[in-house]
Amino acid sequence: MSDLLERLRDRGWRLTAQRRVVAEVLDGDHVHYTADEVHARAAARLPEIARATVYNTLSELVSIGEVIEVSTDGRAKRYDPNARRTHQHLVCSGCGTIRDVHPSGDPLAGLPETERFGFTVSDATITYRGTCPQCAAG
Amino acid sequence: MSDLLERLRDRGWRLTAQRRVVAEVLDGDHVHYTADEVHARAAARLPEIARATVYNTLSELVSIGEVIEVSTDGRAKRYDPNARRTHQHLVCSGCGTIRDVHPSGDPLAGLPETERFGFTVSDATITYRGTCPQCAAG
DNA sequence: TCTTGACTTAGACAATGTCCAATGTAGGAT
DNA sequence: ATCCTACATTGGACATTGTCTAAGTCAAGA
Repeated sequence: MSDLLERLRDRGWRLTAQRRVVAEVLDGDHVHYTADEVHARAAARLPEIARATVYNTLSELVSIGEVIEVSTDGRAKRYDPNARRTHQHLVCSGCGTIRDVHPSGDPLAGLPETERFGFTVSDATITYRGTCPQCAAG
Repeated sequence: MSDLLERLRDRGWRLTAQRRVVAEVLDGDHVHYTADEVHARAAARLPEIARATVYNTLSELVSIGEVIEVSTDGRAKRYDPNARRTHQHLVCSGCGTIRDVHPSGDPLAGLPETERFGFTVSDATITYRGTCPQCAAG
């Protein structure tokens, strides 16, 4: 059993076949699937799995912090299982490819006190955009 | 006539009543309306304006760089007319309020060469999240 | 093995956005 | 001032993404 499934069980989750396949689809560090893509891949192993179950499971994984929701394009949200090390995203404007990146320094440091308007700022999400080598070549 | 309408005319835009009211709704620095909110406000002045026209006009304003599309919550996109000075956004996790903020330094500087994977990186969008004074007090 | 509350399902519904054919009109041409 | 016509608008169908619910199913503890 993967670490993820084990952590889920530790949290008191019932380990159903549906949750297993969703977790298996997300297992790996470099996927950024939409809910529909997760559903398609899950359905390849468990054909009767419902869309709602995939949405439910993804939401639960997000709420317990095992998966991060990423919306880089204002379209479908993507689900990033690499939640254990904080990171940001680099997106190709051409093909939409998403890479995890690790900027140096604390992103919050760039926001001066005078620009905080009394907010308690706890987090910064950065999306870098550019052109990937393949799109630059093509 | 506002500067914005003048710039649009310079670009060869036909200045229809619909485009005028959309531009007027967006005129001002601190609005971050959704397309539906823009439509509602435009319809207050020009009741027969169609949703599609608002979407069209907003898309055109975005494509010529007069307005920036912001999606901070994975739900409806918001339209930010303050496109002339680059800025980032600070969002309250409680009430969703959005403020324009101006971080110090070049956001791209935080991404080391080794984290660029051969991309030509041209832009960084930062969303700071926190709690606004009102939500902290309540 | 039984029971039970949590999970899953199918499909209706909601929110947001896009597309198209028919109609209207801004602004240049006359 | 009027006419033309290419461009803009309209209304509504459709698409995409996500949420909700009632009824059935099942994992796991007793």
